[in-house]
Amino acid sequence: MARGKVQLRRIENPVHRQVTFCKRRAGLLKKARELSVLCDADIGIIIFSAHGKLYDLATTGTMDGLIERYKSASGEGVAADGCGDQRVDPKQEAMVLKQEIDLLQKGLRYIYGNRANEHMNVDELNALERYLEIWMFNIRSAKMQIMIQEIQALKSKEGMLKAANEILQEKIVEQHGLIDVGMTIADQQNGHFSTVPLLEEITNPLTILSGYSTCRGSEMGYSF
Amino acid sequence: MARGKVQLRRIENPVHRQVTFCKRRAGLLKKARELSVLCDADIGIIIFSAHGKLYDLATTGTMDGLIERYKSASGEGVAADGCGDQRVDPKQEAMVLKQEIDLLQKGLRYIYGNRANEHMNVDELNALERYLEIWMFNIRSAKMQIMIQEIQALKSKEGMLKAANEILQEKIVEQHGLIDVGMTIADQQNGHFSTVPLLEEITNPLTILSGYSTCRGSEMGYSF
DNA sequence: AACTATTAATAACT
DNA sequence: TAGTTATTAATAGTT
Repeated sequence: MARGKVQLRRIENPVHRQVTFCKRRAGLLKKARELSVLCDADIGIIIFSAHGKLYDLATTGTMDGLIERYKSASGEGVAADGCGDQRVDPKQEAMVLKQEIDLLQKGLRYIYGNRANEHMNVDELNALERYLEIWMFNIRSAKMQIMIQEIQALKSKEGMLKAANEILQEKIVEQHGLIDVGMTIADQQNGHFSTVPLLEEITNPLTILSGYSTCRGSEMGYSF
Repeated sequence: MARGKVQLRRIENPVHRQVTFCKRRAGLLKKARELSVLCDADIGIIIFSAHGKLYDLATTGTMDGLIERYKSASGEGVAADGCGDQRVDPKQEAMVLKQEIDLLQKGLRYIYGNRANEHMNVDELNALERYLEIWMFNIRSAKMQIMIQEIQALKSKEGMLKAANEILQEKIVEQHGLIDVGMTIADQQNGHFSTVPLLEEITNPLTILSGYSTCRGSEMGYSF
């Protein structure tokens, strides 16, 4: 493609060969990424240099995920023997599942890719994504901490007041004998709010979602 | 490379996309073969079309052979760093991932009423995005509501206890004159927790972010 | 599928 | 090792 037609045979000069390897390898990976984006394809490339060094690319998820997908895809066409195959390697299954998640998210990722893609390369986009993840995580954690603090402060205050209550009551009983207004009020409250779940039960489960959302939260008012 | 610069984004026109996929796929494989011959490299390529059809190339031996080689080569790199690696039970990981997929798929089914989500165009994806926003919004709101309820229940309880406290104190003063243990305890608490922000102040501001997070919330513990 | 006008890749050179 | 340039190769839009 330049200054002389290239012969399709091994380049004998080691220096030339090395330089060409670097350049064409970069070109190949670039082409693969382009094909992936342009045509919505998932591509994995494995390259071993003449000296055995590994270079790879996976445009979706991980190379392992693509390999699993490859095995199941190429296996189906050939394997008619797999009828009795009940064992499922959990590690392998995890790969497949990861791949599925990648696919589910791909559609969403695409939306965000449109704008940013034009001015940012893959590494930059990945870095940005990381930053946004961490940013969001920190802010949500901070918010959560504040609320947990408030709840615990209130619980603590409640405990103190109850203690104070008991002390006062003891004083009264000690001095007179039969008045217990405080306990009556407190018990009414306990019964009324027993339907509120424990905090521990709601802190974690929703994590799984932590997927995507736009930056247009402002349109919705708030989206805690 | 021809009649107009190409934009690095998914080709919307399905016909164009398909044609480009065929052409560029052929080009990519050709480039790979050339690199392999010119520079004595071993290359494996796996391509999944948007519809899931597999295309592959192995310039040396079989793809399985290259995959094995890849696993041992990439495995070595990991093994060195895997010393401090905390064991992750793949079976457990698979369960977590499965849960994540279930939730994602459940949401999709919930939104699209069991309709196949095979080929979604931009409009559909946008709609899905909106729904996901609302979906997350609802879940987070629900979570928020539960916490708000608990906080308000505790505040209410606090009010009740304070009232009870006062009543008890009045009783004591009424009956004896100078004992005020209850107020002392309550005031200590008020001073101590005055740094906790009001709930109203933290409900809204963080909304704007509602940005990204990975599905690997499990790695981060939780991501409220 | 075949044809070009163009762009993209890159071999040789610096 | 990285940048420049003359050429070839790839391919987008068209027929």
